[in-house]
This record gives sequence, structure tokens and C-alpha cells, in this order.
Amino acid sequence: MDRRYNPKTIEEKWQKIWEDQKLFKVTEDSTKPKYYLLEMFPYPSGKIHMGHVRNYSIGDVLARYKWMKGFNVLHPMAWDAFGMPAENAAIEHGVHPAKWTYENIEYMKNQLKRMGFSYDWDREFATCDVSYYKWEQLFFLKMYEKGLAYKKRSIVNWCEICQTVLANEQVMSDGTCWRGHADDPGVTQRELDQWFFKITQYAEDLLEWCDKLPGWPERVLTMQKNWIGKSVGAEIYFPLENSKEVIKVFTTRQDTVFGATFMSLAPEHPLALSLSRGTPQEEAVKHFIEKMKRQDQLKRTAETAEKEGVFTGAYCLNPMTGARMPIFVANFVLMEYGTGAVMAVPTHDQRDFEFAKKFGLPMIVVVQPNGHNLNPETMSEAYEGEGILINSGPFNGMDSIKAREAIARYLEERGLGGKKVSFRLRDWGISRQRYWGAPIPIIYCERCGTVPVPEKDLPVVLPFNVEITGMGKSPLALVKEFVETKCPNCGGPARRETDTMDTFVESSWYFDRFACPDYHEGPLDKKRVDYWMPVDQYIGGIEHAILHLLYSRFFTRVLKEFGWVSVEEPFTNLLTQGMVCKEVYECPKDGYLFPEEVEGQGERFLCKKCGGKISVGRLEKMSKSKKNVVDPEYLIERYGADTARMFCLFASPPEKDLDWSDQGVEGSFRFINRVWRLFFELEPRLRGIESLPFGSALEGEQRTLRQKTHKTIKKVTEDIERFHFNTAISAIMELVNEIYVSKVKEYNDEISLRVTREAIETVVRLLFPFVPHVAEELWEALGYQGSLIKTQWPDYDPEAVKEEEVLIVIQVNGKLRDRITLPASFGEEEVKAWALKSERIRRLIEGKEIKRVILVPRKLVNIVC
RNA sequence: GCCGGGGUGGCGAAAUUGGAAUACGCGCGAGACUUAGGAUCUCGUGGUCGCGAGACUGUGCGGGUUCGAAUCCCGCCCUCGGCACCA
Repeated sequence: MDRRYNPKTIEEKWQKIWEDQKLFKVTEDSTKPKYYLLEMFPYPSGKIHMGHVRNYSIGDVLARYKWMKGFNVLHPMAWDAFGMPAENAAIEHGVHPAKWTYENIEYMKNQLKRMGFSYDWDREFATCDVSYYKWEQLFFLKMYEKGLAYKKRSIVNWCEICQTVLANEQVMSDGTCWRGHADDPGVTQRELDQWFFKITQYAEDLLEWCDKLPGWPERVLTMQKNWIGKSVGAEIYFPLENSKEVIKVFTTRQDTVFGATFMSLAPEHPLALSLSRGTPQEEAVKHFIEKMKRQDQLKRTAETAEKEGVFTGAYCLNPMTGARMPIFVANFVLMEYGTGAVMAVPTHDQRDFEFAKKFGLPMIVVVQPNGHNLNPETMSEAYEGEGILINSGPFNGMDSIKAREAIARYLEERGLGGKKVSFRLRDWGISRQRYWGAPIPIIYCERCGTVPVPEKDLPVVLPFNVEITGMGKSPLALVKEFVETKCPNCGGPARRETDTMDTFVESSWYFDRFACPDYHEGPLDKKRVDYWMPVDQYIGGIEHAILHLLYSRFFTRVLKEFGWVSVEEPFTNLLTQGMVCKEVYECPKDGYLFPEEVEGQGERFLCKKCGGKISVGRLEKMSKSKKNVVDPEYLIERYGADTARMFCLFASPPEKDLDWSDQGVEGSFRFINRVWRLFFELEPRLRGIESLPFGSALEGEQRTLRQKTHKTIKKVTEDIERFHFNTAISAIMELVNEIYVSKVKEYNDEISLRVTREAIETVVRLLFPFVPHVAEELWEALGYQGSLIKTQWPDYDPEAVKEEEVLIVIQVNGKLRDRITLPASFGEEEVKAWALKSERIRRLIEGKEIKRVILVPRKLVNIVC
């Protein structure tokens, strides 16, 4: 046998064995506890990147560990296969998106296999398979039936680069597209007819359950709560002057209603134009609305933007005071939030304050803070805090917090409004003006209007022959055979919807489909879904904190209502792994540079192109545009999959960002080699030797080594359970170091051989989840047959980890002064006595009065004097 | 501005319940082996002072609680991320 570590040979060998024996295939089994482990599935972009390697390495540790712990582990993999890049490839390289996608899948699948991940490949599917998306079309129909899918004309986000609409969740806070284009000009607004999913119907439930997901990271839940954005307040009706109509307003500060002196409408508010009609203000209002329309929404609504507005010429009345309130149109009011109209209380709202100052509008103080006397004349900013109500009729003297409740009730009793809750969350816009997606199963008939495709006519298959232009209109609109159809109602001529569904729809339920990917009588086989769901552990990037994770929670609620799933929440535990980062080289003139384009001289780095100084050291997420990617392919080729896996797991804990380090990779490779060498140095003498039974009484070096072995089992087990893979690996390293320095491995008596065998065998078993190929190879070399996956995870011998002696730290006044080794059996008084007897301690406390002696059993004695 | 992470050696990091700060790895230094090694094995490695035993100091900063604080409390600073003219 080749005694050198040759990753290529052994990795190919074991991957074939795993595949041939279908070791990771699972079926429902009621005799074992189930464990559904899932990592976010990849988009088949061409080849895997380091983020995938990290994500899937983390998952694979857990999968293999749980198998060995006796769980029935579902660990599947699929492809999030619809989406933009396939169409771009079509435009750039003239290749059909389907061909491009399926070829990428083949290639990436092969890469994942070469990483040695333990997937049940029999469950694989791609979301662009008709057999997958047809069920999604069924969901759409059911949602349409229940009013959960609807079409409306609205102002939507438009990405110039993707040439399609984006959902609110898909626009980043800097106004760019979630896909992170290199030179993103920012999203713009368009008014379009679009399909929406009514996620807002579940806003309250989605929010409430955030507090019932203890297995989720706090920061993800916080982000979701922020995104849903619940505000508790009141709705108030302001009657229009000389009219029966009212303007509805949402406010969280109904306690300040007596101070409302004017009204602000969003430019898009339907009343804005109609109120000014026929007044001298009409032209000005029209002009202002036009101007707002042209302006970028992000800029218009930036906090720093100057308050702008125009008087409509109309008035409404304060329902509490009867005061005449001029109605304005203002740039800072958003049509999408609340009612699109805001009662303006300049004294207690900074925006209204600025607006009132600019237009010289009246100001009345209605909340008086403790110990101050606010005067509208002298106020330099609004007072937004709490206080005692004044100028508020029957509510004078009331605490502002209590007044909110009282005024809401008052409004309700008189039909002037009432309690109201508002959410920031908007409905999910799912129409995409793109080809490579699931067609929306809707038909438009001239006579019957919008008609859903009958269930029996599903699937609406995405046609193959399409010209892809990327020009901002669905390419499907150009496919006559697709568009032109008959109305299922009247049989007359009709046209199909040509937009496709957002790809986030596919990823909102793929985890359910894994339970029954071969089921064809319906979308989900309830019995099997009930067996596997919910996902016990979900692992993926933090970038989906809102997007995919919120959509999936929404979809789960919908599918539960339809009776296809039984769970409220799809993912019991969530692990969000950090990004893989590497330093970037940036030249002020030439932009980002590859490392080879940089000349390094100690602290100074120069650009090879222009000779200018380069800034280095900044760590950024690996990305092509930043020119700081490392191709996993290179790692597999040069070091093997085991090294790549181990580096990702060892360099930092899963939730943290991982800083790339070439030397770190070398270190991991070196460790594997170190284990390999040690193993084959010992192996010839250990053949046929058996480990010691539990409870064996040993002494001296033998006991020390065996104790380290069992302590390591304990530590690694606990660390895997709490996802501290980096410390689990370091514990194994310690054991390896201990074997290296232990003399026991050189002795030839039976006990020494057995202790050594147990130690090295333990290293192999504990390494399996992290570096499975190496572990399998060494396991086989130990004379065992069959995969380690079929073996039990080792238990530690409680007898072996017991300490006979303990190191006691002695402190004087909390400072470390000495340490002594004592038999573990010593009682409190004995330990104290020995501590006080120490030579160094005696010197230190000489002549001082001992006030107290604190003892932490088996750890330390602190003498206070 | 609000909310949430995080800040520990030259670097990645560890310390699970308030009990030895810096495990493990990288880097660096010394030694062994060697014709040689950038391979391998062993040892050392927070800072200051000291020949030394040792002393002092040290987990972003300032206070506090405690016999004892990286860990708990109060007040700041920096940094990353989310939300943000949200009524």
C-alpha cells in the first residue's frame, strides 16, 4: 500500500464506495428518530464557490455525526435553477437557458460529489423541471382562488440591469438590486400591473412566531421583526370641509390630535389632485405631483431631503377641535404606508415642525414635558417625548401614554376612528418580466377578463423556442404559440399571462418537496411530509435573513391552510454561517486588482499597471468583481477535499466571517499529513490489538494517554452538539499531539499497545465527520470493513476521564500565587490546609490576618487577608 | 436616530455556569535529524522590568458590584449588519 497521503486516490475511492452502496439514501423509518438537515440549495451558476464549500462542509459534519448517533438523517440537495444569469448567458453566448442550466447542474453536482458531501442524491431535482414548477402553478391557482394571489396596478421597483421588477425585499437599503451587480445604477420606480402574494395577511402571525423560534439567531429574528415593522396606533377620520367625505389618517400619536393644524397627503394620494380641481391651486399641485413622479423615490424620501410641499386649496376639519386644517401635498409622505395621509402636529413631530416653519402654519403645544414650558414661538425643534396633555379639552392633565388609549376609545365611540395597527411589510410582488421562470397560470379573455388556467390544464409549460432579448419585456410575449390560447370559460380567443414568477417562489417550498420528490399525484405526499417536516436544522448565509427565510415562513402558512403541510414553521433551528472573505487590492486609478497585478514590497504595494500605491488589508466577501475569489477547484486539485473542508471548519466558528488564509490551508493539509504519518508509523504494531474495555484501571503514562483519549471524545461530542467545530478539531489536534509525545506508543507490552490502539482509533473515528475520506481510509487500514457511517459515534468511559489528581490554583486576594497538585479525593479542609502550607503562600501571608478562605472544589483556593 | 452582532497576542481564534486569560492553529525564534531542506520531530513565544527566583501589567475606554470579572451592572468609544422622513 502506498503509505504517502494521496488525497486524489483515496477521495475517488471512497466517493465511489459511498455512491455504489447508496450509503446516504434514506426512507421513512419509525424505529429511529428523524433528523432533517438542510443547507440552502445553490443556484447553478456554473461552478461552486467557497461559500458553498463552507456551507456544505458545516452541514456535512452534522449529517455524518447524526447518522452515527443513530438518527434517520435526511440530507438532500437540489438546484434553485430558474433565474436571471441563465438568460444573460443566453444573450451573451447564444446558449439556451435550459441547456446552460442543466449543464451547470451536471458540472456542479460533480464538484459537490468530489467534495464528498453525504447527500441522498436520489432526491435531487431542479426547480426548472416541469415536474417541480407545475405544483407551484397549482399553488398559485389555489392562492388566486382564496384571494392570496391578486393583480393590481402599482408603483414597483425596477432593476435596469435585470430588466425586471423586484419585490421590496429584493431592494437593498442603498437602493440597489439584491443580486449585487457590479455597477448598479440603483432601482427606479415604474407603475405596472403586477401579481402579488398577500403576505401582509400573515404579518401579525409571522411577527408573533418570531418569539417562538428559540432555535433561530437573535439577529435574524430582529431583522424580520424590523422588516414586518408593526406600529400600534389609531386611525382618525378628518372630515373634508363642505363635503361628506373624510380623509383617513394613521397615527401612533393620537394623543397629539388636538395639536393637528394641517394635513399632508402623499403625491400619489387620489385626493391630492381631485381636491385642487377648480381651485387656483390646481396648476401648482399638478406641477408638484409631476415633479415628484420624476424624482427618484429613494432620494425623495431620504431623511435629509428638504421638506417640500404645495397647498391644495382645500381644507379639512380637526374632528376634536373643529379647527380648519389646510391640506397640503408633501414629498415626505409615503402612499405605501398607513393611509398615505398624515395629520400634521408641528409641535410634536419634527417633520411637521420643519414643514410648518417653512410655510408659516399654526403650532399648538398639546403635550407638556415634565418641568418645562414649551412655547411654539421659541421652540427650535419638535418635542416628541411624553408628558402631560394641555389644550386637549377633556383630556387635559392626562399622561400622554394613557391618553393614547383614552383618545382611541373616544374616537371609536363617536365613529371618528379607532385603534389601528399598521405594518411596514408590503405584499410580495412576484411578476417578473423574464423568460427563465415558472409561467403564471393565468389567461386574459376579452370577454371573461382574468381567468385562471383550470387545474386539469396544468402545467403551463415554459416554451423552449424563445428569442431572449433582455429588453425589459417578457420574452414570452413574443411567442405566438404560447400567448395565443382559448379562454377556458367561453372558448373565445384569449392571451396568456407572459410574466413568470419570482424565483423566490420556488425556494419557498423546496424543503417540503424533498420529503417526496418522486410523488406525482400532487405537490406533496402528506404522510411523508409529516414524517420529515419541519427541517430540524437549516444552514445558510445571513444574506437571506429576510428574503428567502421570510417567504418560506409565509409559504408554510399558506400550505398549511391548504392542508398540504402540518407545521406552522418550516425551520426549527437555523444556523447562519458567515461570509468567506479575502483581502482586496484596490488601486485608486485601476480599481480592484488580482494579486498577481500587484507588486509587494513589505508594507508597500504597488500597482503593476500604473505604479500607483495600492490599499491592502481590507477584507471583503469573495466576489468576482472584487477580484478576490479562490476557486475551490484549485483547492481540491492541490490539497484534496478533506483539506478544503477542514480549513473552512477550523479557521473560525460557523456564524463568523471566515478570513481566507493560504497559510491556514497549508496548516490543515499539514495536520492531515501529521495524522497520516503517525498512523502508519504505529499501525504495523497495532494489528489485531483491541481497545481496552470501559472501566479499565490504569496508572501512570498509560492512564494519562487513555484519559486524554476519552476526554477528547467527550469534548468533541459536546462541541459538535453546539456547532463549535473549530474547537472540536483543536481537541483532536491535542490528542494527536499527546500521542506524539507519549512514550506509551513505544512500549510493546499488551496494555500499552491497547492504549495506543484505542487512542489512534479514536482519532480516526472522531475525524470522520470533518475529513471523511482520510478517516475511512485509515479505518480500513485498521482492519475494519464497511464505512464509518455505519458505526456508532464513540462514547467516553466515565471511569477513564476521572481525575485522580487535580491542579489547585492558589490565589491571595484574587491574585494567582501558586499551584499545587492534590489527590482528587481530598475534602475541603484538606485542600485548604495544603494551600496554606505552600511555601510561597506562607511567605506572602506572613504576619497577616486571614479573613476568609474561599474554595472552589477541584479548581482553586483564594486566601483573603 | 432606532434595533442587533462584535471589539481578547504579530494574525485566525479559545475560555460551556463569575474561578489559571490567550487552548488549538498560523507566523516567528531555538534545537534535533540531514549533504541540504522551504520536509519532519522537539522546545519556546502577550508586554515591561530583572542575570535570576520573580515582580508589575494586560481582554476597546472610564467607573461599579464581587474574595475573584473577557464574562455581571452603569456610562462612553470604535466597528459590522439591519431598518429609517414609517406618521
